[in-house]
Amino acid sequence: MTVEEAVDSSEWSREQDKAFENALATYPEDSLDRWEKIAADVPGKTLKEIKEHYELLEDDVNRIVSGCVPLPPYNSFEGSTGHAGDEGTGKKGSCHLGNCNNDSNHGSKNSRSDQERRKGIAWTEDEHRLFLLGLEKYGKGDWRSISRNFVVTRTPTQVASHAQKYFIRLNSMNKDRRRSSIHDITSVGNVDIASQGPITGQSNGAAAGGSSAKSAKQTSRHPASPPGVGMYGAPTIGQPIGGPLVSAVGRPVNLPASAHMGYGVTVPGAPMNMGPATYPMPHSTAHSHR
DNA sequence: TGTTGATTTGGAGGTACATT
DNA sequence: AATGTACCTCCAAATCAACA
Repeated sequence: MTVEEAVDSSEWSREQDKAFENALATYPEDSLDRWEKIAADVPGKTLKEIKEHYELLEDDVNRIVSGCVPLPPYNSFEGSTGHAGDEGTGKKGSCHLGNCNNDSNHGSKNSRSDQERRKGIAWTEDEHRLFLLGLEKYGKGDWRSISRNFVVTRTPTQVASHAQKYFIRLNSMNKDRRRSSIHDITSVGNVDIASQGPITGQSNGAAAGGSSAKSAKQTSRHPASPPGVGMYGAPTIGQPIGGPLVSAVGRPVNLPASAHMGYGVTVPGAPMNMGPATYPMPHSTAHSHR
């Protein structure tokens, strides 16, 4: 990834990176001496380095979002996967072009014999953070939107899978932690997204109860929330996005995107490549296909 | 060898389209 | 307008590969 490369080149340690993110979230864009403050929070980095790092991040996110970054040869993208199935435009018949790989295509276990099981491409920290941002904004369940607007390098299925493991990890966090893992990153800024609770009811009461899955699913699926209410966030995570989470990325994510970026950086979801328009909440797209 | 992470698969509910 | 059918999406579990 470009970001990683950049990070490597400038030798940003994990701690510095984290401090940087936290600082970005802590000091709003309009705060005085923002960069000085951020620099002060990031040990070993100068103001200039901080700014450069920010620009790199910004640029990277921009390119990802705008599709300028050649995606890795994810096999899952063959046939424009995730998005294919999801883009799910014309409902019927949208599948015969071979893109309905997603779920409805299972059925055949022979697929495995056809091609070796994919090794899988490890999630990068950047992807994970984007995932967290998306999770924060859309809440659990709307993997499609998260995939589309945040982790554009991953299909909805991959995002869901990642989320599954992520929440499992969270649940086991209290227990003896073994290895460090990318899932240990539970916040994008200074907000712990983990507080959203598990996605699967796997160990968390709410969803876990009995027919958890289905009931939980419904809550996360129906955007029946009134306008203004975080339609995904609120009911899904039981936590208003506009609340404390806001600071996660420095500002409410669903506000008209100013040049504010994820990790305090403009939310990737904000269509930077789509003009200055306000963020188009994918309400319709997210559920209209069903 | 055990743990972690990614992928695959199965099942189920909801929605949209087509037909009567 | 009501009913039926097909498709889409999600969750959860199983499986496999890589790593410490």
